[in-house]
Amino acid sequence: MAEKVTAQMVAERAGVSQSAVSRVFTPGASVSARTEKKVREAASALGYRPNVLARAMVSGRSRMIGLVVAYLENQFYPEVLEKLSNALQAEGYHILVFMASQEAGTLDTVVEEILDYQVEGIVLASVSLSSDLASRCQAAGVPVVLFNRSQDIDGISAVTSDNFTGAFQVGQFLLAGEHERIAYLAGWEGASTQRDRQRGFVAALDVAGRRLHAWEDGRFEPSRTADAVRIMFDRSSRPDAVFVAGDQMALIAMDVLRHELGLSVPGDVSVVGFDDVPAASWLSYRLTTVRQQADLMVARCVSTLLRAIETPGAAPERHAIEAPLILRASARIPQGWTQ
Amino acid sequence: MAEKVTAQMVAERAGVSQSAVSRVFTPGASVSARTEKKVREAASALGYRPNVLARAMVSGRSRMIGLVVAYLENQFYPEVLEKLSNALQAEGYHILVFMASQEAGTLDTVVEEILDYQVEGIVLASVSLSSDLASRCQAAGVPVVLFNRSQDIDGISAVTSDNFTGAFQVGQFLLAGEHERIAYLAGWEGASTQRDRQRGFVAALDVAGRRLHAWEDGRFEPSRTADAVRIMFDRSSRPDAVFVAGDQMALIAMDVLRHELGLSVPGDVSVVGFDDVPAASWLSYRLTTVRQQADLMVARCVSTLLRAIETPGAAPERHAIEAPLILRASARIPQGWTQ
DNA sequence: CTGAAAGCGCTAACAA
DNA sequence: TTGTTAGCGCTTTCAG
Repeated sequence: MAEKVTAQMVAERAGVSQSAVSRVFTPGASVSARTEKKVREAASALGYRPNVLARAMVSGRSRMIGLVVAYLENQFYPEVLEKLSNALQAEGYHILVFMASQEAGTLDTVVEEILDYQVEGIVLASVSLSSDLASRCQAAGVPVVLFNRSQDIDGISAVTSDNFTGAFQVGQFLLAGEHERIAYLAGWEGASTQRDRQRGFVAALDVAGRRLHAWEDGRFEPSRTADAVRIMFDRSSRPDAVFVAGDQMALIAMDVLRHELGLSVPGDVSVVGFDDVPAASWLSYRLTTVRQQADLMVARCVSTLLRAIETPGAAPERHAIEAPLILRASARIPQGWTQ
Repeated sequence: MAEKVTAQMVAERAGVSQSAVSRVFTPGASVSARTEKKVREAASALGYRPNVLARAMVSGRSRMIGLVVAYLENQFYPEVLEKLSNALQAEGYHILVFMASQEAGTLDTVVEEILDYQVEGIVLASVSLSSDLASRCQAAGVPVVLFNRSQDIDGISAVTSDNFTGAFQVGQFLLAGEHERIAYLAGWEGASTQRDRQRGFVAALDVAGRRLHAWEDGRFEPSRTADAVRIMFDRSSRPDAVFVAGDQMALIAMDVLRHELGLSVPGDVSVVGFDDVPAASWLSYRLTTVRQQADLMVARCVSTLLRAIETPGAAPERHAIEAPLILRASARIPQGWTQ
């Protein structure tokens, strides 16, 4: 195993000082063309590359962003991770991943660990934050942005879809489709996304003087979801439409409805989801759903984060990205329904 | 934004030297109970936590593992990432993620970047390595382990499923099911996994004096896969069984077969996949497939990696994890077929 | 524009 | 068991 190549070694070979080497590899520094040339030659001859960690120590810039994720089973998150990583890589940052179990206590530990690595920022995907923890991050001067979750905590930015409006549209859509018994299959109640979707959906029914015909909680968990569907449809007047708070649950619901309960979707029941995960467009499902625009969300997340890093005093930003209804074949489409 | 709490500050408050503080936070160091108590009190009063980066600089242990992934769309990888991250977290390591595009050039850049962060090891999931790059890692003293890919490069460890045997079983299974026209839908030809699966499958047919009735290449890409299926079945004597090199492709194949070509699975065609992604067990598919045992693969990957980190001179390890055939409903099950 | 010098926060000998 | 002393590899004043 060869020796580690240091700036010092490059300096000696190039016949300059070690700081000259540093300057060559520091974007806005002043170096003469001659020095630069000598240094670059020596550097590539030796295979030198700056040590990010050493640089971080003195400059305080680790070029790392901590990402906390909980549910990678939900296809939406891998997609986000991929896009986020790419966007950040383009800006010279890299992602340090931390998996959080759903238990509350874990998150605190995890965030502490993240801080130990001197990350420049933290993205919390699908998890919420205690205000206590939030202030520890602030104390450490590390900006936090919540992704797909929002919270009214001082100084915490958040990027979500416009869950309320997205769900509101679904309500209108189902109403326009002349459904008689409209149900809602909820996600985990602790999630702000779930709450906003429920509120938006109920609000739309409300406007029409209508109420939920049935409500069950699937908690975003597969087996819990299947049970919820069974319960919801095991009654004399079963729903003729269900809005499901997430695609992962909606796909399971369709499967149970069709293959276990022998119902036709959308013949007997219309199903609408939320997220638009890749599987939603598979031919077996063709799920009508509300799309979370991952690209836009990620872009906003990155810009928010970078701004916070660059401008320490910056006010927190809250963004709600438009979430359009995507018409496919799992729900009856009202006559003349546009967009 | 509060000042950063250093070991020095803790030392002053506790009335001890800074190295005493360091020792308290270093597992096997010798400290008196009295000193430890004083330090811990001061530390928690101040909210002190050791700086991983500073520690890494002097000890050479960054507690970071670089992970390179290419296809997060394949559900198998998010699963692996989650398990890998959890296993590594349990050992005090964390994952620095790097996304690699499929282009060859990118990978080199990416691995260089990883090295800049002084990671202690690298896991390459579903990408191969140029021998040139491999030696750069060796030179840097950073062990590499390939995950779900294998290569005969000096000093590079690899963990895969036993793709050959897994695929071989599929061949036997389809043969026992008395299929007449057996086809193979390949993945990207550059992948060692794909090659081993094909070899294993063909070998099983060979033993019975049989040959592939049709062969197409889906490259592990959705649209390419759908086309491949159309081509494969648009002929007078269409296959009555297909082994597909990956579940992601197999699910698409089932959809095209059923919903576009109007064929019954397994009535008209038996379909068998490889991976056993979560969606394979969904009621709409019930895909018979070969399971990649992610838990075992990850555990092996971690132990291999840690051993290489601990024992710099260690010989590379190659592991092929058993991959059992999981019987579900997408392929005709031979009379009396066991296991 | 360039070099010398002073650390960033910590661990690891080395004495005491 | 403890404190003292060197640095790890780099950026960043500060003179020149």
